[in-house]
Amino acid sequence: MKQDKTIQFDPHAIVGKWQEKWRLDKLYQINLGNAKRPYYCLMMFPYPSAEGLHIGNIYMQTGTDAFARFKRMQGYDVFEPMGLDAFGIHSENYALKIGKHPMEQGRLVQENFYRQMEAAGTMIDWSKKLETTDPNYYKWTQWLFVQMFKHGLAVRKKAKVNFCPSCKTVLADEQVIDGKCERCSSVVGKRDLEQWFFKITKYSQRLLDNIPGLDWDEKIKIAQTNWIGESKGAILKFKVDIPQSKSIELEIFTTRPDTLYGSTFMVIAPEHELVKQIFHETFSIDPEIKKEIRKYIKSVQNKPEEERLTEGKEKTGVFSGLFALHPLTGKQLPIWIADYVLASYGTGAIMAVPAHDERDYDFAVKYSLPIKHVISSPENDSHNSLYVGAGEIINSDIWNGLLYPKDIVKIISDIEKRGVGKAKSNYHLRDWLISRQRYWGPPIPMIYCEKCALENKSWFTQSNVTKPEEWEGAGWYPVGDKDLPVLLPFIEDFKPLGTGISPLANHPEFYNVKCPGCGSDARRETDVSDTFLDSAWYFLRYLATDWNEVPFPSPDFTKANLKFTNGFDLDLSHNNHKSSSESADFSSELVNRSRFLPVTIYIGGAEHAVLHLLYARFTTMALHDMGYLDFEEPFSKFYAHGLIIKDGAKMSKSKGNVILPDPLIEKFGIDTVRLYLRFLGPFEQGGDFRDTGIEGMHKFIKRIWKMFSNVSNQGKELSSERVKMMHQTIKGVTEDMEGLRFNTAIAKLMSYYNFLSTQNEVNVSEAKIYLQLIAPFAPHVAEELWYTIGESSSVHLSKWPSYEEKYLVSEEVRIAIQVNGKVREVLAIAINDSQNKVKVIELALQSEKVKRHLGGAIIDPAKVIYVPGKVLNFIV
RNA sequence: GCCGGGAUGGCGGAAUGGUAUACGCGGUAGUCUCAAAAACUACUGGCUAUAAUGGCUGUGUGGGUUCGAGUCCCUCUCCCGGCACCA
Repeated sequence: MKQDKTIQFDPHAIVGKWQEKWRLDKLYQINLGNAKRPYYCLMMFPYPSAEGLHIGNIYMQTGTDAFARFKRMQGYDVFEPMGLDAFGIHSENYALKIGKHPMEQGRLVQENFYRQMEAAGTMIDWSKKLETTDPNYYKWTQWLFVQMFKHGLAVRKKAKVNFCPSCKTVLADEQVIDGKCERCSSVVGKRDLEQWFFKITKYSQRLLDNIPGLDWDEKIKIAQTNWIGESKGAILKFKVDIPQSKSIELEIFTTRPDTLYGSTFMVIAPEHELVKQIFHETFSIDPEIKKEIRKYIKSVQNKPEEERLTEGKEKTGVFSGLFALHPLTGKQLPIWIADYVLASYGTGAIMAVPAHDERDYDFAVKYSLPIKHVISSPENDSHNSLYVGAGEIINSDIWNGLLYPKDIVKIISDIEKRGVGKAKSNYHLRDWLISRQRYWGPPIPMIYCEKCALENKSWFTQSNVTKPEEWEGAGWYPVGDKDLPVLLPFIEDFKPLGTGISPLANHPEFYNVKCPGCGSDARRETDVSDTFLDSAWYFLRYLATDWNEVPFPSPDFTKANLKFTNGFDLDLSHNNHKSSSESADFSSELVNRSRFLPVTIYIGGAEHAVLHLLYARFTTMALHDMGYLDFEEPFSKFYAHGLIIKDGAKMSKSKGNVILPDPLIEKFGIDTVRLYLRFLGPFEQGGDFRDTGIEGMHKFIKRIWKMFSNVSNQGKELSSERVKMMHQTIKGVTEDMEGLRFNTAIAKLMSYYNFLSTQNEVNVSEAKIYLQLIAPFAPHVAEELWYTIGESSSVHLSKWPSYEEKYLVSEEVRIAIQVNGKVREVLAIAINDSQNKVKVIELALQSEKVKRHLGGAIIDPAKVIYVPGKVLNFIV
């Protein structure tokens, strides 16, 4: 009997030992400018909260890390960075809650976060971490804003915006869930405010067009497609029937131009331009009607969002006193004003076709408006029914007999031919509202000059750059690149005011500046930008955290003159961080580092499908168009991981089922936690956390520990069964790792362990392979045992084992035997050679089992249908 | 309402159209022990049965395709997620 060399398994001792060694060896510090096979493995960075890291954070980080370690062992130069998304309402609200200043709070929390993240035993390169609250970071967030402004993508618009009464700030559409605030669940109201917007809608079609080419989770692609929400249809023009005045055209958008003949009235939104004209111009409208309109509009304006939601589909409206003329029949159609038509979508006006649209139908029934059928319905031909399905076009003059939806293209081209309208797509996507009337964010780097505004001057006139459409930016100047960052000052009264004005607006020392255009007294923008702007570009910054001259590496920065006259003023001759001899290489460094982009794989939560991921795509696309990036999609591959739940329910403080990582790591060690988190369910689906489950995994680690503390160093020849098992395991685990199927990879490793435990002693070659395969999950244990079996360098520097098919050819083959057209029997037999099919079949036929079941029937091997590795169909 | 994704033992979950339930948890029995824990070994879908390497049945419901279906197609039921007066 061999002597048991097992030392008591003490996870904490080996974790400390190896993490220290990795740190000293700078094992995971990657030289970005000198990578042979760049591989950018990025995980979403967290926003720090006071409780520290949630088990969900550890779940995501260690999952990403397992993949990164695997890729590293495959020979890639894997870059795995991490940082903190520390600005924003979430952090600020917490600071408010505990009565601390966000700046102070941030510093306290940050330390704890990094400590916890480092305890997870990842190969994160901590020398390149970043925080969005760092002025060296938000300097570039502000630079990005300036670029957006200069390229006409950042505009100021007066708009009805979502306003959260509790957070006291405006919210983007994406941050309103069921009419409630994403963060605090208060009912969101509407306010009319002038705000900064990014014109993401300008990119709607491109954001949509690129989706099929992305190697992303299908469900995320669908969610983005739906969010952008393209509706194909047509813009149609109706003349407003006003005899005594010049003709006014009413443009409407419809997805159903085929039902044009079925239109019996028009509806415009209460905010529609025409409504204002009713009062301003000398339309001969009955004063009584005007009074009614005024009353209606007032009631709509005062209607809180809550009421609108609870009212559901109950529609209200009022007759405008005006008529439109049907473009094809010339018939008079009454124009109604109703708030079920949204001003923000399409043209804010519709043609109502009550016979074939549910909303129009409800409205027509309520106000006794006529209903005219123009699509034949299969069952119900009753005159007043609603039919939205496919069918033949009727009562429509020359369109009769055409089919909906098949012939809609023909109809649109006919409409265009007659000059009545044209094909047009509309999008659900709205512009990105950037302004926040809060304190805890990067100040928007803009200056407003009243004097210039009156003279209609702006940065655009000063720089002689073409102004953006719709908005000329009168009075606005961006802060010069050399004056960035605009520092967020430390102020005591940082609490939101709730008046639609930022806390910074109480600080003249902050907002009083001179106009960059005319030099007179001007005012700084006092709003800060949305947190999502911070995270829309952070993946670029990880590659340049040591640079002050450029925000991120890009070959385009090496051009002495940037394509845009308004581009960033880059001085390539000088560099703060490097000695002069090195700075000559700065240009090539820019090129080399940029080879990590776009991000090779991005891993994060599916909940960011339409927020962060869309903003990051838009930002990248915009930077590409500005000439700063040579790619337009930020993430080549995106992998959405699942959520970890507890006892079948989402973890929440109110349910008291929150799992914190620290006690678990304390009790079992990080390797057990890492293994268990990978094992409890598929990474893409998440899973249910069980206390007994993690105990089981701990037992497993202890067994491995024991087994590999006692390996044989004698290079005894392995039996073919053992070689086969080894290669099968390598193959299976490699394939699983490639697809991020960690749970099944671990199951295979456990199964392989069970096999090895039936052998007398484990050979060193088996042990090596085993430790390499398990290293991505349990790096410290693998490292220690690797050392124990006599290997000197790190297991993570070794190459991921490869398998050879020749050891796997012996396999089980199932055969189905057909005798006289009937299936006689289905059998399983083991064969040794699948290369030669006749040999396989002969072997099969010689098998006692087959002979018995065939009952004397003669089978011609040539007639056997052979499917490699699968099934043999015998036909007699 | 619309768009996604699901439903497999007592539980978490495996299964390129080919022996359903891998792997883990839990359970039962045993070894060790004065005893317990730990560790190890065997068994563990259900019903039935033992002469056997037995029979029947079994992946939410009901059909279909196929020699063969958890897997593909259609019907329904339920659960989870997202969007929602978007013309």
